[in-house]
Amino acid sequence: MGARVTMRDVAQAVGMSPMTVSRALRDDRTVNAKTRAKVRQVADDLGYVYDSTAQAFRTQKSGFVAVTLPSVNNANFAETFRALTNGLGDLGLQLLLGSTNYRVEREEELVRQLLTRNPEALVLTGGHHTDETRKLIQGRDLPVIEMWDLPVDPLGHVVGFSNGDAMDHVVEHLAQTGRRKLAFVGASEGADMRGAVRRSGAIEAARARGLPEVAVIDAGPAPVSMRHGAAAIEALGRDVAQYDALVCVSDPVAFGCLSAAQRLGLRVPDDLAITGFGHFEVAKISNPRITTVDVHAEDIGRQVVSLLSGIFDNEVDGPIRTDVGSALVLGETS
Amino acid sequence: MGARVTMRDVAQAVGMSPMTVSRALRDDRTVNAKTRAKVRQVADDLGYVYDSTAQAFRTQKSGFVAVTLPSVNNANFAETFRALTNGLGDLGLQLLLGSTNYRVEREEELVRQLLTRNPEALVLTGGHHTDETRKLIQGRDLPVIEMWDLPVDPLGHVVGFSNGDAMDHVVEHLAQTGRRKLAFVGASEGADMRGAVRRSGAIEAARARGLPEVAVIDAGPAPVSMRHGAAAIEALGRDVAQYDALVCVSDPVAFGCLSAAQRLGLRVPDDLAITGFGHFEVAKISNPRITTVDVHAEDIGRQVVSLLSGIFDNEVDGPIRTDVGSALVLGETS
DNA sequence: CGGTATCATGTTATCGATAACAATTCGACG
DNA sequence: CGTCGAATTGTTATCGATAACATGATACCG
Repeated sequence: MGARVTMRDVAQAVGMSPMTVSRALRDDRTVNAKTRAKVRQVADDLGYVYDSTAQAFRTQKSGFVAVTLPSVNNANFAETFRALTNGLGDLGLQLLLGSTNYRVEREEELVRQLLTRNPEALVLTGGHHTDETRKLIQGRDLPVIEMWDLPVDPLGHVVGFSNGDAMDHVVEHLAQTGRRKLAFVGASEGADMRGAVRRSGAIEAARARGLPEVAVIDAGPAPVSMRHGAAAIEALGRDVAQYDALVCVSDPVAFGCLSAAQRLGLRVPDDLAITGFGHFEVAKISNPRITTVDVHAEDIGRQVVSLLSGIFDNEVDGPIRTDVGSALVLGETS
Repeated sequence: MGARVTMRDVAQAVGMSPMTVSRALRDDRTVNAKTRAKVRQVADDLGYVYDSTAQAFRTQKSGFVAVTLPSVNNANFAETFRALTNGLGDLGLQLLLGSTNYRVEREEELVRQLLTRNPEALVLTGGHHTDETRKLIQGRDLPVIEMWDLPVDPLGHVVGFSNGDAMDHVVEHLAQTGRRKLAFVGASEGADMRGAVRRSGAIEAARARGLPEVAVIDAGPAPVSMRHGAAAIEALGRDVAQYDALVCVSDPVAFGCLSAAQRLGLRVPDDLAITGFGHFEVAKISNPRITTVDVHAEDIGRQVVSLLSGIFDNEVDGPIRTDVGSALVLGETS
């Protein structure tokens, strides 16, 4: 019950040095096969549990990859996360996750904390950070990847897509199908950067095509989801009919809008088009299916893993910039 | 660019011993306030970053709480996770997350790995584990909490609810509203334990009330989601009309069923009742709203945190068993 | 002014695994 | 039987922070 079992104890039990035990447990072939087996056996019998902390300390390699996400309560980010976990597991690395709750100040705090764990790489979501965060990272010899965005002034490597371009595809499609009076449904100003970029992307895209100015429907502070979309449309009531199309910041918001519009007796897409963002499962299953943009969330995770793999194998020179692109997925709401 | 900055370096720069630096950075009041400030200043100037690995090694306290979840790609678990992250952050603890992908063998592997990080507590989802997992945990002086379930033979503390009872509420409600021919929609046999318990819970509940035997509609291997529910109903086609009510293993599955049923031209709830499980957002927003069971996912997380807090403050004696209960939430699909 | 309580800082040893280097054993072969 | 190279095992020092103990400085008392 008392002291924990260490390699020293195992060594004593087998009658060898701790060094041999260390080697044996790591399957070092310089150790005699029979010895290896015996060490394994004894270690098991004694209930020995390897101490990664000591290893991390001695070798100065933590085996951690630190990742920040705005939230895991978002199927999109969760998909990226899953791809990361699975892929990194195969590389013998463990994920150290932190959620920023969509706030860069929280991200800063988180990065500060994560860095004390001596991660072997840092993966951040998005390209917007506080100056302090940038300072913390720069000058440090640590691979950094920004994902889910294509920042103008990246910290290191990048695996993402252009939110602006994606929005442009959406607006292009709406314009081509004869919609003119668009409204953007998203979070309030300032809070969420990704949302803000999508909003201005939609506004720009409409201007570029000579459409009337895009109205902005505020669904509340980030993160916004189904209920916020629904509430925003309920609050508008039948006034929403003044618009041709609702361009939503995400699929959950779009689904909320769709549901509220249907309850108001509006016909979608006849009276009102609705578009989402992110290619969430709900967009594929809802009735009607929601037109959306696939941002390849899982692929982003896979690409980050393969990039990291290259970095750890010293096969990467300068900063890499991977654009996974985005694709309009036509549904029945537009 | 070379060597990293350690406390020794800071100490040298301030002209004091590393011990004083250590104390100063931890805000030990035995250190003179002016000294403390100076140390802080110099540490900042040198870009010193605290090394949690060394601390964890020396003090034998990792600052980690290890958590296993079946998946984060599930709004329910994600909510629990968020509550855990936020709460543990306030306790100065960091979450070390692993996903089991709904498989106990994967859980075993994960637990083995997580234990090497010397966590201060272990939080497992569900009450079903391999024998090896139990062996790994028992005999070890480590607080263990099983959540999301009320196991018969718990490993330690428990914060959960009874899946069987919850299902009983659903069936009771359906029986009272005149439904007799029920079908359960969930994952294939064997894969997911929680789903299996819900299935047998529904079957038992129907038997107890003298209803005809519950049919089982297989939606594929776990995890099942919207698309699996939809596909299962599409495959059945209008044969689904032989049932009064679809009892679904989760809200996403229920939403998939609902959507498919509507596309088949069935009227819900007139022709067919549908119930979900978990009180996901989609159940509240869908059209019609889905009758479901609130399992208080966020509350589970909060309760786990408060339990851990008590454990670390040595205020907990024997194993604690907390039933957070579950509540039927009536929608418009039943 | 001597002595003691209080405050502030320093010294030493240590947590467990492993890199780097050293030493030993063993077999093969001339 | 001696020698040499390969195979196998051992020794020592170390990663960075900190608990436990020791010491020095300062204030305060009668």
